[in-house]
Amino acid sequence: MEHAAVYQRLRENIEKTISVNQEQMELILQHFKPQKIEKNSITLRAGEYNQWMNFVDQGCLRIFFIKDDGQEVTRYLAFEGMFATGLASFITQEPSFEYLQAMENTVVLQINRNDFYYLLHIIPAWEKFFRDYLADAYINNITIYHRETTKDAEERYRELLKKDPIVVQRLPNRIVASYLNMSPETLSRMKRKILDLPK
Amino acid sequence: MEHAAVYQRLRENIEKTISVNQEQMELILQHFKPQKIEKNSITLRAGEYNQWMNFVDQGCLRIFFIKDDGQEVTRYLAFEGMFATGLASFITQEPSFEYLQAMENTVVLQINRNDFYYLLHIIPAWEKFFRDYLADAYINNITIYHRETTKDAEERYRELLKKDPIVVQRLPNRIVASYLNMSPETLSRMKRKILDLPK
DNA sequence: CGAGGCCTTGACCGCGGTCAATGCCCGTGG
DNA sequence: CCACGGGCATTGACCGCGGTCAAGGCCTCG
Repeated sequence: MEHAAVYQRLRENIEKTISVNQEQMELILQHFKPQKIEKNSITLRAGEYNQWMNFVDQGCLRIFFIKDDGQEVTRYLAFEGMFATGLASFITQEPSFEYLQAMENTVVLQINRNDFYYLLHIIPAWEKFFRDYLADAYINNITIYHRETTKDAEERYRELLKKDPIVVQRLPNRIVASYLNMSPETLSRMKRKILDLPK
Repeated sequence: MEHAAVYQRLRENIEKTISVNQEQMELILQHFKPQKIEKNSITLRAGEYNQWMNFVDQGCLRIFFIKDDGQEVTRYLAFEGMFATGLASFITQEPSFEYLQAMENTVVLQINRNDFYYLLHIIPAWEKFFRDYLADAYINNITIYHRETTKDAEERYRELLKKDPIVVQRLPNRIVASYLNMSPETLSRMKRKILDLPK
C-alpha cells in the first residue's frame, strides 16, 4: 500500500528534509491516506475544528478567509508536492477562520492530527520535520506580510509573474487577484498596464 | 550564576512550556548571557546576519522594517518575559530585513544561534520548546496579517486598546502608529474620534 | 441558441497618506 | 530661572491609490 505510486512524491518530500530508516518511513507513510477532492469543493470551513494535514499529490488546494463584506482573500496555494492545512486551527485546535478548497480535481494524502502528533512522540526526526515545516510557514507568512505592506498593486503583480508564474497560468483571474490582495478590476488594469509598458 | 535573579523569569518561561530536569535546565540557562541594551540603540540592522535570540528580562524591544520611502513598520514588541529576534534571518542565516531596537533601557538574556541549535540536538525537550515558539510566532503573524487585511484603521486601534493597552501606555505615539501600520496623523485622528464617541 | 459566469473598462469616490503649520513638552545652557 | 531649540503630537487642506458600481463583451456549457 505505502509502496503505491501515489506515495512517491510524499516520500521524496520527507527525505528532502529529514533522514529516517526504512521502518520509520513506513510508519510515517501508513498514517497518510489517499483522498480525492473534487474541483471547487471545500474541505474545511471557518468555525470548524481542523483535524487534517494534506499533502497535494495532484491538483491544487487554496487556503483563504472571508472578510466581513464577503470578499475572499487567498492566503496560500498548494500545488503538487506541497503541504496545505488551516495551520492555526491545526495547532491550537480552536475553530478555524480559514477555508480550504480544491481549485482543480485534486488527489491528496491526508494525515489525521492525532496521528501527526503521535508521530512527533515516537520519531524524533518527525519533530524536526515539523519544526522545519513551521519555520517555512513562518517565513512564507512574513514574506507575504512584508510584500503587502511595502509593494503597491503593480509591483506585487510583477513579482508574482516573475517568481510564481504557475499561479497565473493555472488559476482564474479572480483567484489570482484575491491572492494578491486586490480586486479583480485592479488586477485587470495592472495586466493592461504591464502589456503596454512591458517594463 | 544561573541561579541569579536575572534568570528567574526565563526559567519560569521555559518551565511553562516544557519539562526538563535540573541538569538540563542548568545546561540551557548557562548558554544565556545577560546583556544591557541602552534605550534607542539598535542591535540588529537590515543586511546583517542575525546570530542572537533575546529574552527580555527588563524593558522593551521592538522589531521593525523600513520601507523604500523610509517609513518604519513595527512588526513585534517584546516586553518582560518575552523572546525577540529577527526570526527569519535567525532561521535561514540570510541577511535580515528586520531591525531590532530597545525602546527603553533594557536587560536581555542572549543565546547565540549556534548554542541554540546545539541545544536542539542534545535536549529533546528543547526541540519541542522551539517547535512551540515557532508555532506561536506563526500564529501571531497570521493574526496580524488577518487583522491588517480585514480591519480599518479605527478598528485596529480599538482592538489594540482592548487587547494590548500596555503598548499604548509604554510607547510613544509614533511607534504605536507604526505598529498599527498607519501614519501618526491617522492615529491621532482615530484617538480623537474615539474620545468623541467613546463607542 | 440562450444563460450565466468571468473579464474588462469607465466613472466615481473614500480611506488614509502627505505636506505644512502650529502648539506643547522638556532638556540644556546662559 | 528663564530663553531657546528640537522632537513629537495635533490639526487642516489636499490628493492619489485602489475599491465600488455598473455596463458591455466574450466564452463555455447545457
